Amino acid sequence: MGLRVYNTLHGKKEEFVPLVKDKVSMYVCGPTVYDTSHIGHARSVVVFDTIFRWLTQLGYDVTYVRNFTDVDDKIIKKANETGEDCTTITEKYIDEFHTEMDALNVLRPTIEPKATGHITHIINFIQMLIDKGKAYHVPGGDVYFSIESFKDYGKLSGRNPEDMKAGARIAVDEKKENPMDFTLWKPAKPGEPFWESPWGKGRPGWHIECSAMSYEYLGEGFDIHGGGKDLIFPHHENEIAQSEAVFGGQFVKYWIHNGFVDINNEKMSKSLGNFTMIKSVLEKYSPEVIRMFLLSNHYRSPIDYSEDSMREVSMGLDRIYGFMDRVASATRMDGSPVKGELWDEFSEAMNDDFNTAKAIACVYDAVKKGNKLLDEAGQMPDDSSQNHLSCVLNDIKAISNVLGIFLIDPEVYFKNKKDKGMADLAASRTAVSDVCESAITEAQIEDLISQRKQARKDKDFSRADEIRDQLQRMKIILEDGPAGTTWRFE
RNA sequence: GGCGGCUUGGCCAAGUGGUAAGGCGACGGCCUGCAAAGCCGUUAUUCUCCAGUUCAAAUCUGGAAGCCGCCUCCA
Repeated sequence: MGLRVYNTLHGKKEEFVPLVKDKVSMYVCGPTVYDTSHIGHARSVVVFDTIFRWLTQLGYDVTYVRNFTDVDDKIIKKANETGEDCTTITEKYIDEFHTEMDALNVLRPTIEPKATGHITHIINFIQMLIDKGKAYHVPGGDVYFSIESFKDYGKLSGRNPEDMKAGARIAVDEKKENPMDFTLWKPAKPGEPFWESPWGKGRPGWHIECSAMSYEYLGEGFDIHGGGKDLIFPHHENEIAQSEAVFGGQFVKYWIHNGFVDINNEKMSKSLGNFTMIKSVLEKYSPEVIRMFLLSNHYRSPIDYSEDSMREVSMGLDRIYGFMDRVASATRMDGSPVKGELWDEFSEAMNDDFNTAKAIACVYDAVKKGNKLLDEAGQMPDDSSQNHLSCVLNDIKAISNVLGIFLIDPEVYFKNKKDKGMADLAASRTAVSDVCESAITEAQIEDLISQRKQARKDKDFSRADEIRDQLQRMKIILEDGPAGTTWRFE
């Protein structure tokens, strides 16, 4: 069964057949770089990164373009507020975006074009629209796209201009022939950044950059265009209008849109003051927990960010790493290159419209079965069990390269977790009255563990339990296994 | 007002007309000095409600209720 993709254009899942055999061209709308990125940006980026990885895994030669919108009213507003110039602002947020996305294991796209680097292409594109009678220039320097010149306007979002006119929520602009016409080029006010153009000094409107840059890198038509659901209208609708009005053919074959991240079941909004930034989430949770959280629901469904859901994901990740660790120490064999049952199930889930939620469930299922096998086999799994287990481990490693999680060596993963726990403990020391209990080193923990070991040997269980309780108050959990006692943070 | 989406066990959640994945939680058991971890078992005769199509529907059709998103910058 091949890849099937939900196409917003037709509202249903379709078999994925790229325009050019073995190649995929994909364009995703990136951020407007005027502020810190929030968890919703992270979702979109992680989702399309995973799609990019899966397409690559399927053997396609993928050209992945993700832009930065670095000329925009909001950037200019910020510049006026802070006194910095626009370039300083956009560069700062592009750097920040890269740092955060790198932390989340997001691969860099093939090309990351910036609007300001393509002003000539944008101007040429607008000129083509004017030449074809699809756009018009008005006194004052504005250039608008003419909705009425494009019969298919509304086909992506399923609305027609007549209905929208009746809605009357659009502020009427006297210069426009039709209130629904949108800006391609706008004149610069004094002090604003500008570029020379046939229509005077000005800057591009928002939608045109994507048409111009996707044409530049991917051609007149390409396979996949993605972004958040909110971009369907007007942004993507307008892109279709611009590109198809100029070239006549189909602009994009498959439109893919991701759902939102809610915060405690509420939409992120400025009025609610619940904008949750990636950097603050990264302070609390490991990058893999965040990434796994973002992939734990289907990409089109809304996903709710809350302490509870993050805790659940965190526990699940521990469980999977715990299993990987267990298998690594119980098997001697190098993983065979042969893909196993887990990989097949995983592939099927990914091929079904990138169903990462189901894909992760497949991993859990394999972990459960593998743990059972390990329990039954005891210390010495036989060859057949070892074979099976190393195959599962191998599949998980292959999956890790697609999902961008489970990438760390299990020992390092748990070591990191301990370090984080120790750091948190140290940080909370000042806030806790019981200074002695909080100020503990790893050596002291080890010492307490050996004291407890002796107490247990002496059958002094009340002393042993006392030690365990003491550590537990510091969120340190002891686990007695066949190879001795290990500890971890809760 | 226009357009679109969602409603599955205590909670989160997948579900492609063929008889309800997975996770968390809870309870019982194995293991343990007792725990923890891991494992096993139990936890939806039923998928918001009503009607219809079908041999067969959570899945298709029509209707109702509730929730949400977009239509203005928005991932």
